[in-house]
Amino acid sequence: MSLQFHNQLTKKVDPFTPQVAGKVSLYTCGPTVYNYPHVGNWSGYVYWDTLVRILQANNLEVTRVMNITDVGHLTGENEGDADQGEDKLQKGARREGKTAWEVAAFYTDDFMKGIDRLNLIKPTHVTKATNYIEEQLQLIRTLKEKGFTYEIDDGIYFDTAKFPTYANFADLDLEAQRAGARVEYNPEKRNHSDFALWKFSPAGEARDMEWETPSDLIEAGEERLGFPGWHLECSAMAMTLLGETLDLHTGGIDHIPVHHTNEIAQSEAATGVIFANYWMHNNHLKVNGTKISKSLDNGYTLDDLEEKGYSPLDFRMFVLQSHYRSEGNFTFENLDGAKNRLRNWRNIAALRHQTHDRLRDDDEKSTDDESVSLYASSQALVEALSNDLDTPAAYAIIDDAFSRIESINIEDIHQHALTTLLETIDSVLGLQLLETTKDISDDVKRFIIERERARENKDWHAADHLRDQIEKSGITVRDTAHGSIWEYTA
RNA sequence: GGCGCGUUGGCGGAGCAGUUACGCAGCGGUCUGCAAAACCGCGUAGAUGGGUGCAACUCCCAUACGUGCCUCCA
Repeated sequence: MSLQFHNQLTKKVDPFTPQVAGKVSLYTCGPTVYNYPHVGNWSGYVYWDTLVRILQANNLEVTRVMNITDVGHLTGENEGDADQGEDKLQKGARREGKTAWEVAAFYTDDFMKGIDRLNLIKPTHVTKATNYIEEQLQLIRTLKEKGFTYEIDDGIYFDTAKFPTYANFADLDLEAQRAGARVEYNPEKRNHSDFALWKFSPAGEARDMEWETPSDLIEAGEERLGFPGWHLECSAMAMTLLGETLDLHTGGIDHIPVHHTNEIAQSEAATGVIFANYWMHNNHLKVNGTKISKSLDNGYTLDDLEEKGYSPLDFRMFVLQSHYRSEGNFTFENLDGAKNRLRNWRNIAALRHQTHDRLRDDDEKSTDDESVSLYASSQALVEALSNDLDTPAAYAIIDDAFSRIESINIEDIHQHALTTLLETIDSVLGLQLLETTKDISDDVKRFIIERERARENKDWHAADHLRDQIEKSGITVRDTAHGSIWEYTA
């Protein structure tokens, strides 16, 4: 089996080869911690978690860094957006009557809880931008020494004209952009696409987060407080922890033209080597067919979903139903479909509890057709995901395997093959099929056996009474030609 | 205003130039103590108009609608 991924550098699906055999360095752009993440934010993290899982399933040791943007960045100086001209964290702090530090700490904590709720594997390093200010300043220093920077009134900027391949990553038409721009840009900037590496604190504005600008970075005689530009932190933290060249860098599709383009420019200008060999981007999730935006109030959070009766795993099931590069659409009707599909999968997973004395565990039977095909499904699942994270194909493989299990006699299911398949699904898709399908209590099992006995005696009254008892435990029994099977009641 | 992208059955969602994707929901039948499940079957999918091809949902062009970026954004 071989891994291949769509790479923004080449704009096509390429075979994936890490720099060092058996190891992968991975950087994922993390959240700005000024608010609760919404379903669109989380969908990206679900995809990248699945990426980590499939890398690991291919026996690769993954070292992953995810940043926490816990420092405010001034957004553009222009009109058109209510958030314009104000630092999100400072704004959040004012809204909540706290300091920016407290706001960042609160939402960082919430984000980390969300990672657990969605069963996302914790990155090797979760790094806060404010813990890497020195590294960011050092990167500016390197860029200044190499002549890529200039200072204007409000900050230190990167001169994109000095990085000739700037437009390549996103296929930018810089001339057209400038000509078609609807908003004015800072006229002091040398080029429209130049971006701030370091911003000076505006005079008279009280900020919770600011640092002294080292004197060697600014013109002689100045003394200015400032804070890092947004793009800088990712480059500084990625290279500090993973080295100058990463294997893989992931993020949202919106990052291609600005954030990632700028990361590449500043990193490669500083080091002279390629910053990341593969770049993967998740498409955005819409809600009810439109963009998620504050004004529409459609950015549902995990709490919103739980209040409506959907678990984070229902949502995870929903996300992976569509390919990471296609645009998803979130509606509660769609979430219902995913929830039902997951419920059905769990009922298959529960079969392993009710078959152990009847299952074909003996070696001589482990090579029969059904068990072999289940082992093949485990293999096919990993191969589908290795092919550019093809989660829809993976789901189809699982459905196919499960419908075969449903259609054969329970005695003919090979327990080890089924358990192996479930373990594989859990390890690569993180759906916790095993964990969420615990065995039932001995009491309920006894009721089921008594009920089977009553049925043999055609004592339908007793049988129906026992079924009521069983249903009180959230279990439904159904009778097949080969005995009773229990399921979790929907 | 400039530059992109998308449009598949009730709802999601894939692949593919010619044989069932898959799921959720629905309908009919078989089976069955009841119930449920399972199994079998059903519903004239491919925005619209052209073009290329022996053949197009699949390639090309146009139109409509939707949507995104150009400003912070997963």
